[in-house]
Amino acid sequence: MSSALVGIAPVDRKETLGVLVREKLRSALMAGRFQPGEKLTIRAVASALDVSLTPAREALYNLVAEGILDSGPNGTVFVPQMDEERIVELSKIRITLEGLAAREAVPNLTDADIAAIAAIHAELAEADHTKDFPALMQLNWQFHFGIYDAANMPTLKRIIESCWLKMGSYINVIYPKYGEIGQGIELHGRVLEALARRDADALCAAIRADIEQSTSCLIAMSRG
Amino acid sequence: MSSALVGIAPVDRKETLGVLVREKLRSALMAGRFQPGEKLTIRAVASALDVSLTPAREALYNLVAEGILDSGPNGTVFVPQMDEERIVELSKIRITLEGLAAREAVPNLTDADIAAIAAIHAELAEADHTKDFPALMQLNWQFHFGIYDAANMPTLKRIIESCWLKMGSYINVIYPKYGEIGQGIELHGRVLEALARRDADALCAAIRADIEQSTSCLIAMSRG
DNA sequence: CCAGATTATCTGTTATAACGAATATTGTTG
DNA sequence: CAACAATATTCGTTATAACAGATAATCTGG
Repeated sequence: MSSALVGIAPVDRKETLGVLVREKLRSALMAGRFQPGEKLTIRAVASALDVSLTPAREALYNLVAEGILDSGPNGTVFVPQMDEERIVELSKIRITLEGLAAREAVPNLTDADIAAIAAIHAELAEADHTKDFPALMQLNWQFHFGIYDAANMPTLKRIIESCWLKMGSYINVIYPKYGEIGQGIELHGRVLEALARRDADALCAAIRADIEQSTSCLIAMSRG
Repeated sequence: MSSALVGIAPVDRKETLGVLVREKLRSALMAGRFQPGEKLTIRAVASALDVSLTPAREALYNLVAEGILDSGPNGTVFVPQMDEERIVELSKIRITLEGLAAREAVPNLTDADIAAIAAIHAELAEADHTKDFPALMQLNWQFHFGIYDAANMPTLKRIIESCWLKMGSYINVIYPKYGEIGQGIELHGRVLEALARRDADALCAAIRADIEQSTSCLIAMSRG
């Protein structure tokens, strides 16, 4: 084999229909296009995405296995209802897990990494001004996972992503109002500060504050 | 409806073939009946359990979605190889998550709960003497999850179970030798002690020590 | 006897059909 | 008009067949 061809391997990666559907559902979930409690039938998903029952079923049940969708009595699948207990529990899990990721990331973060994260923060502030909520959510994702990526812990990252999706299905329903409070940006400032000082404890505290704030906002909304 | 019939609802809970197969694979994994790296074909699973491809595929891919099995290039599914990085990462995740569960459990644990856990510990010591490794593993599971259950955090519990399964596929390959070291029992003693004093910090420390010990044992085995 | 090409087999993917259970609809009756 | 029964429809489950790509086996030519 020519050495020039080394490392360009992934030529043939046509995704399976099942994962395609799953990813579609994932982003639809993150975009808040489903209402909490909404029932998702296999046939509806299949015909909406113009595939047969098989990949639709696979996608739906994979999300159930991940805990992102809930499964009801007779094999019915629906997007989880948002109740306070669940929100609080997920918040605690996220604080623990994202704290770990941040802590492990600190020694690995290069100056370039931090600069990139700061750049995302700048974009984020811009999107905050223009009230571009879809961009805001995506940039927020990039901001946080830009840090967690540096931990080099793929399994941990997957679990955290899963937690985000579990909250994400209704965090979006609420985001406009959450955005108007506008404290998220300030907390991100604290994150950047801790990052610059490579202060793991401060970083954890800042991330915890960020999670707790969005959680309390979510709880307030769930009450009425 | 007669009031005498209230609460006896779950009459009809015939599981689906898919979850049946998945559970079969789960316990086979926990029992260490598969070798790390072994390839699991859909048709092999299907014919072994005498079902069609559909439920076999569903079970396999649900386990992949949970991160318990790995998926290769062409949709192939295999049991994850044990490498040191993965072991260390899972160990860190477990320490964090099980620490959280233990901490949350402490205020909820009744005296009866603690007595039950102590009873399991007694059985565990018995199984340790008689070198009954299958029983030992099951009792170890009951011991730990007897604590975590009290946290009343279903999502957290599921994630921890998932982590156990991810390690479990090869922790069992090693258990006999691990059992001969016989320190696990002493560490469980520390857990019980902390439990009796309702000392959350000590409990976390004891659980951490337990995890770290089995991890270091696992690492030692993976090297030679 | 070995290398390369061809064939056969294996494996994952996907659509479809058939079955049964659950739900919704309609029709009927008091 | 209301309540019950019968029917129709929807839905999840599962097996099967057909297809394509990958792998293994066989065969042929040197």
